[in-house]
Amino acid sequence: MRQINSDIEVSRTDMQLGPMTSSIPDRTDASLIALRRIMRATEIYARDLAHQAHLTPSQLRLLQVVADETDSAAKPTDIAGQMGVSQATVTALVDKLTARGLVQRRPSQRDRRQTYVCVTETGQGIVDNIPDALQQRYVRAFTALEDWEQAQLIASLERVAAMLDADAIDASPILTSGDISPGPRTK
Amino acid sequence: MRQINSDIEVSRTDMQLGPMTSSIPDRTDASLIALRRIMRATEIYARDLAHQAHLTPSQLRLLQVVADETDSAAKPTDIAGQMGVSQATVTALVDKLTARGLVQRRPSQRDRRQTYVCVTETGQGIVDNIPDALQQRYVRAFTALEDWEQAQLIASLERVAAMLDADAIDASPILTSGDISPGPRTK
DNA sequence: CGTTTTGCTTTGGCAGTCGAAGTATCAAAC
DNA sequence: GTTTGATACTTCGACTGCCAAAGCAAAACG
Repeated sequence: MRQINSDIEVSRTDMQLGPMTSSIPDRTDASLIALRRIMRATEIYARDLAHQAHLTPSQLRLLQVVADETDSAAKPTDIAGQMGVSQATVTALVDKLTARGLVQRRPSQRDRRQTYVCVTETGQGIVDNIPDALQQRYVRAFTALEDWEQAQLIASLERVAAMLDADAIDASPILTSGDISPGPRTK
Repeated sequence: MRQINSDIEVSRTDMQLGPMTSSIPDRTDASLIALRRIMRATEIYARDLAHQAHLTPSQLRLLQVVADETDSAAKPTDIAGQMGVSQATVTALVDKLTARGLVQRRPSQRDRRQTYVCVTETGQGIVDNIPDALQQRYVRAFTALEDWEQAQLIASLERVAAMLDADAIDASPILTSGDISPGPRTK
């Protein structure tokens, strides 16, 4: 056994966030653990998948985001919003995908400041053939569920999603009041 | 700017389902959409959170993974496994965290090839003060649910998690409750 | 012993990411 | 019509993330 001399105790006292939480019940814990497993499994799987398409995860994601739009075209700003990254990042990604002929820039007529990123046929071909990261493993299991289970699952997932989204819009969670200083910065 | 539109990829319909779109029922689709929303919201939020601590997402994650171990210490190999990255990457991350005094390398006595990565007091302080990415926003909503809803939610989530990590992915990373009590840990 | 295996670090290289500065365009006020 | 200020995007520079492969010890095996 490893007995590193670490007397640091992870004292698991209660969480005190806000007025309402005195302790996190096991149930919350359980659901969070499940959520994490979901995200972790998916994340790792997504990496593999992108790799199989000879793309990076971000590139594939951008491709999917754009392909998902009604005309397989989207403005960089929107893409950035959807992906949760900056415009600069989108530019870089689009550059790379363009170099591979998977997407294409097309200037807007209405507003010439704008550019549309469009998926090319080649790009669309990839998107069509790469199963969605979640899908491959998920669909199989999901379809095997009883009818009522499926319905319940959806309801629950949407509920969770709503919980998270709602806060995301508000986005000024507790911690914003101050930074947490990590000690000496060695940049 | 952190605008998370509620219309998140709801417009999606047929794409990315590959050649056999028709075989996938709407329900599967609906649940996948919800799952994506969950992951997206969480991912983005986690970035912000790490940023507030002047850390990168990966660095924070490593810190949390290690702090979560029984002795707040872990071997690089295990960390890599938990995080789904290579050993080399772990080395790099540990280097950076070490430079900031948040973790510490400590050679093992029994096997001198091994090194333990230990969270320092400073590091522990950060972990304690960073509410878990999910937790903060999630707990609030979750605790407000009816009893039966909570139970159902857990069942569903665990079911999904089970669907996804068919691989023996270790499941209980981070999540031991956040603990906003700051008190300096005395060794 | 020597050989292989194991655990970690180093190296080299590419991709992702952002902030800040730059460019072009539109839009509204003058 | 010109000025002024926003908007949409790109460029630039600097960092981090990540990995494969090579390197280095120490341990385990024979």
